[in-house]
Amino acid sequence: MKNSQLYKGSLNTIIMKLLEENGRMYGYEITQKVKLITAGELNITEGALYPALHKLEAEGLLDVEVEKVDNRLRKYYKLTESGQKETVNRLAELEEFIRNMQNLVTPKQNPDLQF
Amino acid sequence: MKNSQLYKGSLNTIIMKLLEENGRMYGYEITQKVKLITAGELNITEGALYPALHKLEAEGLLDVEVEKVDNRLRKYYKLTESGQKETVNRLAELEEFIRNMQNLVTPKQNPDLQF
DNA sequence: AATGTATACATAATTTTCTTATGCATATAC
DNA sequence: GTATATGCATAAGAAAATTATGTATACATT
Repeated sequence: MKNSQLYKGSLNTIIMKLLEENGRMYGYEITQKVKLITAGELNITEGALYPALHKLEAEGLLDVEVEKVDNRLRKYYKLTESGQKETVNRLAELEEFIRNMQNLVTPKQNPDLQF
Repeated sequence: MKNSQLYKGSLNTIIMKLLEENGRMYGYEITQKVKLITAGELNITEGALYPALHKLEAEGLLDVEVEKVDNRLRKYYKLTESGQKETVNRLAELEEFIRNMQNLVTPKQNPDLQF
């Protein structure tokens, strides 16, 4: 993961969301998809991605299938059942997080809150 | 900082934004304000906050004024001129970050992007 | 009198997460 | 033959946080 350090801590959530959406993906594919979605803003580094994938797998949230395509190895990851449940929680947390950060940047003009 | 690990990396930006908005604040006040704004969701821990304030000060982004109020010590922090400039950049980064994360959670139905 | 909660600062040890650097290997374009 | 793209991996180090303490004042409760 690179750039503004704000992305720290969001890699796992990003991976899980993409897998939920796309069924299965391999590491390199994830980096390219993220680059595309963020218009080149976020480049996931391999040093961050692969350890993260291995950890999610070790936690039982992801399953792997190895395939050889064009004489090159690919490791396809997909969410386990447990991973799908956890993804729901992570996405809820992410939305809460985004809401909170927006409230910090653009303080509500809510008369109920005195600040 | 606590909770969903998504907040990792956002503490400096939060501090600077609050100081930009409120002129000057002391550490404990920052923790309470954040708790209020996020409806108790985000609790900044002292072990994260104080080192962060000291570092921002060391980088010349914050100035300190020590005051004794009600026989208790307070260290008021405010943005330096350099800190104000930097805050503009950090907030731009934060908004970009939020946009990107939203695009990940809620993929755009933009026909220009093929994914 | 003792205990708990709130206010207010601080640091040290450890953990988590990421960056940076490196390594291996295949395929294609220049 | 050199560079770029594809595809995986790990190791050393840095950065940022958590967790656990420590000090001190003030006020409320038991």
